Amino acid sequence: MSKNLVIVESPAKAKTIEKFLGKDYQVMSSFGHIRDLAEKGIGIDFDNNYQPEYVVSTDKKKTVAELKKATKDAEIVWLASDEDREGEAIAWHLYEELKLKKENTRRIVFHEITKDAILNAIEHPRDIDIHLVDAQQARRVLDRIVGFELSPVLWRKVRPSLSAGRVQSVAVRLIVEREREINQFLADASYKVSALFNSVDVNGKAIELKAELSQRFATKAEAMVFLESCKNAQFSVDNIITKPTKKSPAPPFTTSTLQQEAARKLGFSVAQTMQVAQRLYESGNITYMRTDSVNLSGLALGTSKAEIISMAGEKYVHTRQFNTKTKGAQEAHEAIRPSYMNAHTVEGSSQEKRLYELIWKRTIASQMADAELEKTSIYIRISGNKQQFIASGEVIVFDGFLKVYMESTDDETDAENESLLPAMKNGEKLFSEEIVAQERFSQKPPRYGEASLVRKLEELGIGRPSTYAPTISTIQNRSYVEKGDRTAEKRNYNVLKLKAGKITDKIKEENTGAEKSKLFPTDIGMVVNDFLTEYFPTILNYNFTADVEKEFDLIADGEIKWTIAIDKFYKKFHPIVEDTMKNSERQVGERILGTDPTSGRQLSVKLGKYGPLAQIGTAEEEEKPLFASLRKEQSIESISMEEALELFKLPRQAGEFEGSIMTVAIGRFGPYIRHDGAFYSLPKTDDPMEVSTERAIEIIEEKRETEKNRIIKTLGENGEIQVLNGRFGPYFTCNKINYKIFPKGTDPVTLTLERCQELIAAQPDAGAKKKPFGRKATAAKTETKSKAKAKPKTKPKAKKSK
DNA sequence: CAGTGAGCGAGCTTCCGCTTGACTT
Repeated sequence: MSKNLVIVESPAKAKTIEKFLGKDYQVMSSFGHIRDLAEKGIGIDFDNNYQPEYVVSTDKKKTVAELKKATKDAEIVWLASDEDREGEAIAWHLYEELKLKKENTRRIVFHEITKDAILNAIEHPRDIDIHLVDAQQARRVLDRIVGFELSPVLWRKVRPSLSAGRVQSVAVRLIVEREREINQFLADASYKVSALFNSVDVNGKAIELKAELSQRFATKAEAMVFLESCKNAQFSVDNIITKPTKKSPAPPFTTSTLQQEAARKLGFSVAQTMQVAQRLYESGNITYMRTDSVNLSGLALGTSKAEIISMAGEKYVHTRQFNTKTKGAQEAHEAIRPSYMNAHTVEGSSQEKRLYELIWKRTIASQMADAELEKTSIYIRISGNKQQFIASGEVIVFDGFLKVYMESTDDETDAENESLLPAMKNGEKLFSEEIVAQERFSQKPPRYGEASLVRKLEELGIGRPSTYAPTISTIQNRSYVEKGDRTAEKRNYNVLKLKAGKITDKIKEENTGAEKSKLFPTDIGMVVNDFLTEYFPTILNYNFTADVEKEFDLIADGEIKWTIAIDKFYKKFHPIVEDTMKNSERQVGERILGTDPTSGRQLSVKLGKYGPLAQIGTAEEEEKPLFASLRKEQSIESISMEEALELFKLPRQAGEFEGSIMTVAIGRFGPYIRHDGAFYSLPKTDDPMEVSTERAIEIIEEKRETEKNRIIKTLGENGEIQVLNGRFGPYFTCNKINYKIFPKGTDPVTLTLERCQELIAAQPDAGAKKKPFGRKATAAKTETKSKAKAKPKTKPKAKKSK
């Protein structure tokens, strides 16, 4: 119908652009890539110079058909995908797959979605940049080769269904190495000295002043000597220095910085941030949320300025354009910013509101004036001592951008911000109220959280805005890494206090090392990592991506052919894969802890078929070895001999009941009692090592009592419908499928057979939980796949719908 | 839903980057 067909990647973008272009233009979306390497097999023809085998993805068949139809009616087709490597490839795949003709196809690009930018793009079309496309093909083929050749090595040498890849394997490596740094970390103690003084200010008014000694002491003895020397010392103001300083606002958000700030300020996971941002984008409230650029459009700069003037006044304005520092950034989009700077908030869920306000503040602040501060330091002389106490304070002279926004940091330690200091004069005498030398410890390196891992990956140039969240999900779904908490440990520290001429020496207790929602490597993660780093150090190298990116740049510049670059890589890589398959051992991560004192046999830990285990004896001995599973919190790497021996104390017998023995053990779902073929969970308050015969009987009888109350009634000729009490309230079951009872508040006793049949008819999808879809969008597929082992013949993918 | 640590073994699993969709306890 329309004379012109414009194809962009995102449907939301298509909608906006259509408004700018008017009736002669129809704008459609490709929904990202339309085709990819064949999923079956490796999809690369090695005998034919690495010829890729491209297939239209099953979920894109419909899109492609619709696009094809639309091109038939169009006089000119405008390929308007993003101006980066992937975008260029999308344009080329469209050109190929839609069988477009050169004479009526135009390639256009724009970096911001404004009318001017788009009209300008239409006036300056170009051809598809085939070198840039080739760089993308090289990237794609390399990733496929690495992923599809390494993963099978893991299946053979470690465990089936595992995976490895250029991005995910390095992400896991970062976490494994950080964990080891933490395990090997030895805290360094030193003594920090602080004092509280009495004095008078310039007006003679009594004041108190807190100050800290310029130097820390390495030992208690040195701290003691210092305090002794203070007993009879005189204190006086030696010097007062006032220095103006400045703070500048942070640049507007990219995907990675948005994920970090949303994690710190709002407690969002990276997946959650992306979901909420997607909704804001679709409702037209913010610009595109997958970007590596800190650029703002001229329009955004102008409207920000107007907004700041009306809000705070002209002197708060400082229009800035930031430069992207990120390695390998492609900058196809703007920074993440509000679509309309005058909208301080939006309609929507509370999550959407909070994330939007964060984006609004960050964007506005980036266009505001620097904050001006005044930093004052009062240096205090100690008679007979060359050390000095320093009292420092900071005053905001002009708030500037701080009026709306301050970026957070990962370590909360600098939270103690000093404020205004009293005005004093040089030479003024001070009297010490108390001087305290407190033992302080150096901090362990922090574990990565999801967002800080993303920041590290970005710093290394690994991964892209569209893959940060999925990568974090993948390494958790493969069980290489787990998100978890660590409770604080108690630690003693020494406090020496000089007060009223006397020194006291006390031990105090503090909590340390508490962590929430951090990433911990699992045993399998460590074994896989160690194996890969040993046999494939090149791929696991933190610079691998940066190195191949240089190659891709050469391809994009037309300096080398992509197939030659891939050939160079493959000729080196493939033989190592073959060699490793043939010559490496099965990887179990075995660690020998020592000798079991009771049997004298070897005590070791390793990865078994069902997870990490401890073992007494070896397979070679005549007597069979004893086995015990490690607890959830324990790891092969860090378990001690004592802890391992403790594991063999279960299962234990807790006496007899009704002629059968009761056995106490710990299973996958926690501690339980087994009796006469049935299982009874142990409440959290009971220690499995301590449970007595009487207590065990009590637990069994309690469970039987609730079982009895479980069945409310049975209906139907053969009792095929059972109304039951469940964890979430009453429900009923029919042919092993559970059904809800509604309306809410229905008394389950009143249910009739007819009513149940009505309810069954009203819930046709009640059995749908067996389908391979979970709660999380991208995580779900892989998550259910691993569980699919339990159920034979579950086909998660609907292939070949043709 | 909970014992295992291996046997003869079918056939399966997997990558990274673009984009959105419509699954419930």
